[in-house]
Amino acid sequence: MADYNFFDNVYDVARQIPVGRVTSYGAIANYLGTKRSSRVVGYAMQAAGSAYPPVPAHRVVNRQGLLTAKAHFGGNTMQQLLEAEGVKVINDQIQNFDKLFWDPNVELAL
DNA sequence: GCCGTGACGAAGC
DNA sequence: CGCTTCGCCACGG
Repeated sequence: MADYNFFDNVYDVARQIPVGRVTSYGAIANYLGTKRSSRVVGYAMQAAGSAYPPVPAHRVVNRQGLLTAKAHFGGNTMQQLLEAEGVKVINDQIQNFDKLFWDPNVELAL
């Protein structure tokens, strides 16, 4: 069987996030069938920086639409990237998060 | 090889 | 209504 690890699976889903859209760690975990492993998804994102093709980790935020990962990007890099894609971010909070929310369980389910 | 920690999330108290 | 605890998995010390 394939050597697909949780990380690889996370990367695969994250790379399918359309531009201008965002998703949550829990959503990815849920899509993988391990919604309780949302922490591992975040951990995977940490390693995503060494993954190739690069993973748009800046499009992955927490359930609140809060840029919790921006601290790991360094400064406001994450917000810059999101705004460059048309995502409004105020005070580390994504605006219209529920509209921009890209749920793999829904988008990839069909 | 055990313990602590982490980009989360939901449930419990 | 807000803080605490548990779950999950991987990795560093």
